[in-house]
Amino acid sequence: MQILNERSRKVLYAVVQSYINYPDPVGSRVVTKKYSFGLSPATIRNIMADLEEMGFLLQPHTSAGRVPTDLGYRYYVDSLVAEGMISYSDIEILQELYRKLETLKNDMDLLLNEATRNLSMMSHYLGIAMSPMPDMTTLKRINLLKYKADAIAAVLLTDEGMIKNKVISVDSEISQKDLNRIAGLLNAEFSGYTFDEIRLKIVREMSKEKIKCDTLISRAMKICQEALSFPFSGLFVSGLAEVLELPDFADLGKIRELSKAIEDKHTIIKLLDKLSESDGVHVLIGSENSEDELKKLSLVVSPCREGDRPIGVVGIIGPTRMNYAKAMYIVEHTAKLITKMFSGR
Amino acid sequence: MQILNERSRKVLYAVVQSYINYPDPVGSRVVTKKYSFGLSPATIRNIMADLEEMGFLLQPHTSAGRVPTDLGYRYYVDSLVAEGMISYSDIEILQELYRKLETLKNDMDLLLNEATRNLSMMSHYLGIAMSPMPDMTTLKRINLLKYKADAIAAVLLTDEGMIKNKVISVDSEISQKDLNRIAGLLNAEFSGYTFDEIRLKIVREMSKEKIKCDTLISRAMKICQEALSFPFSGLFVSGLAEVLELPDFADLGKIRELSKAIEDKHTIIKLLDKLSESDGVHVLIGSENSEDELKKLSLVVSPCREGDRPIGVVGIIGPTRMNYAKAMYIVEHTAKLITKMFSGR
DNA sequence: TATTAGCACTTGACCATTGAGAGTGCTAAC
DNA sequence: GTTAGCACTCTCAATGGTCAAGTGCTAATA
Repeated sequence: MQILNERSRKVLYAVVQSYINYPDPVGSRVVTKKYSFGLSPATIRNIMADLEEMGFLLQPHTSAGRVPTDLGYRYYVDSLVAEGMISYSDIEILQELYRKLETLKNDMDLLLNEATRNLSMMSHYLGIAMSPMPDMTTLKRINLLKYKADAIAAVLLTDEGMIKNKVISVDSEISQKDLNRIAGLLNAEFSGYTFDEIRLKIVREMSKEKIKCDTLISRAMKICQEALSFPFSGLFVSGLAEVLELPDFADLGKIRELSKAIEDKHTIIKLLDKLSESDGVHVLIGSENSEDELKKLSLVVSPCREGDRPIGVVGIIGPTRMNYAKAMYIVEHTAKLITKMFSGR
Repeated sequence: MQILNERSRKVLYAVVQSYINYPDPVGSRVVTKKYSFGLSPATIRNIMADLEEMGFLLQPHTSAGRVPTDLGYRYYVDSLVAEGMISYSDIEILQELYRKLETLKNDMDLLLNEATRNLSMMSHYLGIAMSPMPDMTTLKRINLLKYKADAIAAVLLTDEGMIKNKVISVDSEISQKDLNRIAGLLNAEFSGYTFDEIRLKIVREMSKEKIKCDTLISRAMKICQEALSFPFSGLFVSGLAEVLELPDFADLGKIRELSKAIEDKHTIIKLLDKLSESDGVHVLIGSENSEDELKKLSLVVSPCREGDRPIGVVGIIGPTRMNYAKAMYIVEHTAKLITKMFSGR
């Protein structure tokens, strides 16, 4: 963090806070008026000119006030964290909102989906959540059920509290008894491994099996491989209508960018996946995001973990002009509540 | 359908088609130029004035051309149907796009979800799809799996090709053997009934059981009741980014309306549910929709059925200025392909 | 030396005016 | 019944002028 003297820092805060509250460039007058420094506008102007030179502020045009740059927000957010300034009194509301989630505690997907709704309602930004990716999802048990003559249903239960199912077509009918035997085999072999690990093991087994050619085992492998091939799109987003009310998304271009960002979920998934193994609340501001789609947005994100196993990621997407303190507070507590709910089941 | 003479009808078509291609009010000059009538603009003007009087056209302002009213679109669409004018040559593209869906044919939810993506890609409007509602979903089989000491997983297989699962918390541990017995009981009792019917039967059983107090049966009923209580949100929507490129959604207000319409899925679900028992392609134009959120949008929708059992609804949502012929074509064939895929499994 | 008052300057927002262009309805002629 | 001609209406884009906000700079001040 770059070193700023007390006075400069206070001015920077004032600008950021004022701009967060009201989306107009901040002039030297309002700084002196709303945030009582013992200084005249002229002095503030000098300080602001310095801050601009250092890259914390910028002027949209000569005769406008100043606006924080991404770097400015970053400084502000870092200070919030360093000084423990995040504190809100509406923890009760938050808990109230999550009380109803209790009934969903055993189904991670439903839980996360509902969480996004709460996140967006409370923050007025986009709520997002993601269940763990295949490399972080460990199989608890696989069950195979006869569905129709030429199809079986595979039901995968995971340690992270998810149920995934997949219908698999088969050429010849298999009895439920055989299915149970196959499932037993698979459980003995794969239970406790992540989906990705299992895929790898299957590939290895398969090449071995080609030689031995045991029909039951190779059949089991094929079925399991298919069972794991469902599209893994565990990303939940909600609150678009909410976000469109913000003045930050008053123009069409920004809305388009946003809707693209949330429609090809790929970018966000990649990003959240990276963070799922970390700890605590992360704040990614505008250009700090490497993906183009997100360069004009900010993310506040926190993983939910049980011990060292990630069980999901929750967060908020909003404009860079975001109420970071509030967003961080909401995300942090949402993550904590989900974690608690999940481990205290 | 109101009676128009040949000439008036042709003018109406010209206006609608021109406006669909290019979103500017259509003047008398363009009608004579692009659509070669043997008439002068003056004559066309007279005809257009008549059409306006009849409610098929309107002028945004005195010196602008004419724009179709919802009634105008309606007349146009009805004529398309009556005259079998819907024909496109890109059926191969459509089939190509759906070939990859073959692998999903056994999982209705995945299939419909993927279908919405195709629908929106092809039409450049919003693709929508809905799986059958609980009153139209018949239970094929229920399976109960032990998940954890205090939780079991219920897996419901339906005749419509859906798998639904629900984790159910229980106070005392139940062995898999008991679960199998319970599942057997439930299957014997409820297989072949719709979810709604089952709910009703349970309520009746429960009141009976209170007297007899057979623990196994009452336990089974409770479990089944919980199993059926998952949130039934079988609505899939995609293509928002696509739709925002249209000039029809150039202003913020319309975007807000649209995003509200698709975010509280309730309205659309209700509408589609009504149509799921009908047949063929339906076109709902703007104000024909009773729900406010949809009054400025048009829907082109078709149910997918196997015999007399609805297996889903697919469709397109777009502006009233929609290419109805193309939309109807796409929706019709998508519905047919899904139906075929499903029955020819 | 740090701060401040004063002032000239820049710029976007707002508003009224204007002219061009598109399209109309009406009337009279064909 | 159709059309040419014309006056009329309305939108849109461009223009220019004023206003208020906010700046940077300079000189005065504590």
